[in-house]
Amino acid sequence: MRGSRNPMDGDSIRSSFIRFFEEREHLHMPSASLIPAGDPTLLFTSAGMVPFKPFFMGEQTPPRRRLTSCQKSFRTTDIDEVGDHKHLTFFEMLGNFSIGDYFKPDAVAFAWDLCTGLFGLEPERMYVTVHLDDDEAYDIWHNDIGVPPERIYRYGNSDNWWGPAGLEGPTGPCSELHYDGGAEKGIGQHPVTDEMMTPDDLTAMLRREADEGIPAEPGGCHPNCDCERFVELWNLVFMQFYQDLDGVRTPLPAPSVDTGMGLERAAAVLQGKPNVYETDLFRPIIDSVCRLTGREYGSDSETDYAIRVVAEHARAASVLISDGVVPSNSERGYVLRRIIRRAIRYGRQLGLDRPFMTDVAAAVIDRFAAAYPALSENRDFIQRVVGLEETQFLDNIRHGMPLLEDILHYLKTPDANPPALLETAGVDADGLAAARASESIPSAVAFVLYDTYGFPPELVDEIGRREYGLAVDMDGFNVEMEAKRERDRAGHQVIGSMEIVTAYENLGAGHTAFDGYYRTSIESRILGILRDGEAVGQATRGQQVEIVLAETCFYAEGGGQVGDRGVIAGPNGRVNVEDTQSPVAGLIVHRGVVAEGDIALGDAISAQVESERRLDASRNHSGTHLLHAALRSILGPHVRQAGSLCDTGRLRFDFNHVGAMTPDEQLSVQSLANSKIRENLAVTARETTYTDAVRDGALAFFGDRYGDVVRVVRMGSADSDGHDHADPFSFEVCGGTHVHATGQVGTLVVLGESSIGGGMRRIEAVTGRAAEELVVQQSATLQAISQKLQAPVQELEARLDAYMADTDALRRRLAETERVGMRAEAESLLARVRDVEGVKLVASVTSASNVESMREMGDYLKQKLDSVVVALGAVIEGSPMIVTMVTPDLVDRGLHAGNIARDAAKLMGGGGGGRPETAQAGGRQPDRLGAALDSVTNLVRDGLAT
RNA sequence: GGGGGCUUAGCUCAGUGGGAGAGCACCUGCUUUGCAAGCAGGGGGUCAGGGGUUCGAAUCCCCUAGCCUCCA
Repeated sequence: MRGSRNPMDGDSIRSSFIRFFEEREHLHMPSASLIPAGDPTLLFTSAGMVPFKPFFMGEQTPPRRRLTSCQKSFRTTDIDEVGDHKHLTFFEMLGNFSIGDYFKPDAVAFAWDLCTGLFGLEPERMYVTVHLDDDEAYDIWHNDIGVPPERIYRYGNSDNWWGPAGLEGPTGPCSELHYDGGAEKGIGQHPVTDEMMTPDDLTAMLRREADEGIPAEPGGCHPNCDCERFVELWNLVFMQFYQDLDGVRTPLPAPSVDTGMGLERAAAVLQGKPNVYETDLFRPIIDSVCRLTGREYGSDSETDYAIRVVAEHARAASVLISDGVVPSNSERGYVLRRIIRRAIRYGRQLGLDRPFMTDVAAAVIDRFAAAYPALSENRDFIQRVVGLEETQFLDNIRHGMPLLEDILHYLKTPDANPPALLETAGVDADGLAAARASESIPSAVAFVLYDTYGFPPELVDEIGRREYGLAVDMDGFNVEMEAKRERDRAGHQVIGSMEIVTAYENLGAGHTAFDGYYRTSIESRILGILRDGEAVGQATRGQQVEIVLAETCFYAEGGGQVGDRGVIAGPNGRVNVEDTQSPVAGLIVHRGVVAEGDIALGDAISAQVESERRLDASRNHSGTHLLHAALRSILGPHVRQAGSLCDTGRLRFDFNHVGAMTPDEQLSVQSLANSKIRENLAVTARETTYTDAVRDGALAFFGDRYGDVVRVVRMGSADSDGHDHADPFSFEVCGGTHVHATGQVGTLVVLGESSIGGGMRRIEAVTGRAAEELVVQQSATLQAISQKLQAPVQELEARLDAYMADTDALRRRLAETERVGMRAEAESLLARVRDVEGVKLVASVTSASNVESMREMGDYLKQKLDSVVVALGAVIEGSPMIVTMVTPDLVDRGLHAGNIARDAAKLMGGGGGGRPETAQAGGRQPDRLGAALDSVTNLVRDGLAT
């Protein structure tokens, strides 16, 4: 092998692959973000063809029919497998694509030339697979390329058929290239023999499986075998059919090719390494983990496994963060959180009990900065996010630790108090006994710790074993976990309302042309009228209608911007439009009431948007773009729009961010936005293709589905002739209406910033008229306060402080006076001590204004009299209240303050209770307070008797 | 989107239907000039918000919000 003398490093494999295809007229497309743009159904970009899906689906025109790329990819399916030699979450996928251009012969030839020529792999080590029925591909490999039959294998649908992705779409057979690492790698890993099966034998076996359902059980080795001999290097997908919803396949007029080669695997093969972790793509990261832990890679399998987990997850996490993912409790952010935490867990296993992920992330950034500049651009942010997540996880563990310690302690020493968590986990006495008998920690406990506190079961096990000799029942844990999955799945339900959509479709109006970006009035014709969801020919005064026009200048609610209001005037009547919506893509519906006369299908009308209101919304919409750009500039490029509202009054902007914004950051954002407003930047819009827009650097809001043609809005990049310059302040894909220059926004005032869930923040602001109104209102409030406090605005704060200090002093003095009064009253009560069978009793109505005072009087009496029963009453805010006290010596003689209070209160229509020494009671009949207190004498007598 | 948990002093958190607490931090004084100093005193609370049950709710019930966590 030529590569073995001077093996290619990962970077040159990447670049030479791209160059190879560029030389063959392919256009090099830069890697798209790991966050798929415009495809809300997909969590991550998981393969090279994902960004090109609209091209393959025929929804968009590709910039060229031959494309090549090295695509960052992320797959969540085998996170828990990562750590072995094979699985990765993040990987780079090299690929060449033909969109209706060349097909099998060229694709095969390219792949062969690249492997055996550019990569210098020995042809004898290359094995080829094709689909059972794909004789075309077989013949090309055999006749044109010259691969001998003994190295061409056929496989069925599970191995060599692709697609469709989803319910319908392009689909077709695949052909794969496998690299033979040598027979010795597979020794002892086969059911019967380590010898290769012949292609004919395997084909016959797979045919029987496909036709007769007899499971294929290969006894020997073959390219798709589970042993470690073969590496699947390259997958060529031949999209030659279109499969519809019923599963019927029709040949595509222009078949396409999609191929994918994992960069990491290619590097392992070309560098002669046993697995991807030994390649130069991983080695620097592995080395950094070793430096941190003081361990050596290759010393023992358990250590190696942990090192690989840390390295892989740190790499994946860094790239995810550089693409704008931030840890959170759901979706992408949750996947990121999981891999960071999994890495920390394995780091712990390597003896790292202090934060270390930022250091590993640094190694990742250093290694990949050249290929992915976004990594070094976001270096600080990546490290900060990883560091924060690490501290948060350590916090969780710190919180869970005492809970776990209590349980472990209780399992070992049964006479301790049972921890509450046991009950939460639903562990009964039997379960407890079983756990103690088997020296194990009940799986329900581990589950609750994990489910509620994020405390990993592996850690419970580790601590349990080390400190108490107790292990976690992992099987039981997995059962609990599976049960939870079932429960959560049951909670899922999707409701769709198709009837509404069809009502609009039945209108037959199809598509409404929108011409409202630069005008607010238009002449058009009524194409459809809906009343209560039914198409009608006309409508009369007072009726609620929905109107479809041939062409409109009314903006339909979308992109966070509210729909327009206005008037549609026809020859015989007028409609007040209250809202404009787009219930079906491309169709604009005006909702409102016929205000005068009547309207009918076909009427020629003039439509007029309420322009002041439209302008308010436009100001807010432009305001969100300014905010978005300012936020990215101040907080970092990870800021990504998650939703927005551009109403007429205020605007709202939701975005990803770690933690709350500081007041300083809020001010900086506001100040930057306002300086751009004062610069009066030109706001220009033009139409382009989605791909071009994104390639030029326009921000696109994930979650929106963009069509073939999109509109991009720039602020601050066009000169007076309308030519675009580099580096606009703001550049977004957006269909909303905007002001013509930022100065029209007026002023932007940030109202506040708040959380809307993990990793998501919301900022609210006002612009233009609303901002002015806010200032007017606030200064009016200030003036009013200033009048009331009799002080100029500048001195308000000092004046208020003085008032508060005064109030404070007065309150204290009042309390003190009251206390003195109460003391005096208490003293007078000393003269009214009665004797009930040798027990001193004070029972009296007082003038106390709160229960507190009565307690203080009681305390005083207890202190003075040593041994006494006190029952004090007062009417507080209309309700009779009683406080009772019994000194400890009398409690010993059977008296109970709580019982006395309760029984006495019955006489005034209430109840009460408390502790033996102190209690209180209340009632509903103030006039019975005296009687209640009188009854205490008898209650004491009864209490002493029993 | 669904499940579980939490929200009490500036911070970390106890709190069992009947007097809102501890440690740290803060302030004052004393003591001492050294490693988390010590002693004494003090200030600081919408017990997340709202509703309900009750004579009485931080505590029980319901709703809302925020945060943590697991799952999708």
